[in-house]
Amino acid sequence: MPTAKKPAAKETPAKKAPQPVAQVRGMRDTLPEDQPLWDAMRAKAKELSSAYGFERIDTPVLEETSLFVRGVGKQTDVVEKELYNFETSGGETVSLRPEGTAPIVRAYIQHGMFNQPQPVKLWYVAPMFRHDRPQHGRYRQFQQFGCEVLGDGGAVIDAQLIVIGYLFLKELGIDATVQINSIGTAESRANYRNALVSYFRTKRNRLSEEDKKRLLKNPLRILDSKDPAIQDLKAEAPQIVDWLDEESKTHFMHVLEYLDELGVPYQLNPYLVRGLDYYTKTVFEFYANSQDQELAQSSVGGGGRFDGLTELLGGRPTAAAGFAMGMDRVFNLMKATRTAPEPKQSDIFVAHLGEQGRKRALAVFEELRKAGISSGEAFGKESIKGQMELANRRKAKFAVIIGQKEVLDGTAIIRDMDAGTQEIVDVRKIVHELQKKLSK
RNA sequence: GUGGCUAUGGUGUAAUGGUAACACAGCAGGUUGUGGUCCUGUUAUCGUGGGUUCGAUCCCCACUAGCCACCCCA
Repeated sequence: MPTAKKPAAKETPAKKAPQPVAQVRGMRDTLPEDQPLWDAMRAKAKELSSAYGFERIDTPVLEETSLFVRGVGKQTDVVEKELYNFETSGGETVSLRPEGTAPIVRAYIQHGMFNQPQPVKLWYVAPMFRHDRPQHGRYRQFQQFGCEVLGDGGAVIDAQLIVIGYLFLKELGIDATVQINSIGTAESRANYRNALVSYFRTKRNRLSEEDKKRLLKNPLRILDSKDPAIQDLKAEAPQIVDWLDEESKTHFMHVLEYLDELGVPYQLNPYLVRGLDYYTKTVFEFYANSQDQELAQSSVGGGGRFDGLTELLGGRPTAAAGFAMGMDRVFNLMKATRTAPEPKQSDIFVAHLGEQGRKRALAVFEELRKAGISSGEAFGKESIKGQMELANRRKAKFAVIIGQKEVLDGTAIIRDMDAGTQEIVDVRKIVHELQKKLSK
């Protein structure tokens, strides 16, 4: 037994360190060094959504499981295999929300927002949860920035939502492409689906196991198949455009016209279908044009129209559309392309010596803060050397040093860290002196 | 969820069947009130558990985690 021999070889009796508590799989911490990028994303989200007349909404992390089963769709992967759902001790069946749209529609219905001037435009930045297998850019808890417009069926809305998403990425320095498609109304889609199934049924022997499963479960997804053996089949398959009802068709045309007008580059992708059941008519996704192959692969955001969702969840029929951006993916892109900004530094460092000095320095620090001068300190430290080291590392321009002697004299030392010179000033004039020096 | 690759200090890496080297970061010092250079010391039971072996960080298995592809999606 190696474990029995090791302690003997080691003279010192090993104290068994407890195993560190591990992080839950698929979760991630946002460390201080990454906060500036997150701040930038949140600020951009807020700026754009309020510029386009959206108001912020926050909904709970926990919802009745049935909200997602009914809203997102029982058959979807998101609900069927990725939902964090559990029973509470009170016997409720609840889920950590896997997406933001259904909860917002729930809130819209619950709070009678259909009585407000329509449309109601709402935005959020909030964590979502999906029990998927984690990978780079795919986490079990992830942040989404989303915008939803309820109570307006116009094509302008679709276009405007796409613009917001596009600008969000662009203004954060990410070059993105919009892929767009229309999947029509529930009826026209059902018809198309039938046509597609009967088409692929005749070629069933050429389909992979994966695609056979899709044929039964989610035939539209076959169009998304990467199987090279059936690319020719895909090309000859019925196209969804040919099955769109007139209204969906003209709606889609309008959306494209508006996008042209707004100068948003887009690619028509007849194979684009989305995995959530509630989508109707316009669907779109944002892809980053990254040189980095891996980062370019997955979409960073997506959305579309969901005219039937409100009714599905027990509200009155309400046309609606929205999109969601995957903040974590945007973050990864930004981090890969940008050099992290230097952490914010304060210009002043307040150093103390001895107990008397510490007391006075504490007071000076407060005085500076009230005067709007943010300064660094290390009141927990004893040695002046360590404090000066810190002041230097934080690139402080000036150090204020207060020791026993200064307390007795009613003075303070101001040291110019770059020049290495220092002068003694009246402690009562310290704020004034520093302001004078900093403004130079 | 399926398949594959990987796993050494805080970070990035190295070497090896006989218990680990380097860089950076960290901490403590280099004569009790002062920084940036320099010097010294210090920081790893080599992801977890088991097996093979006289002996494993190094070989084998399982687990876990990360990554990659698929699935899916943001």
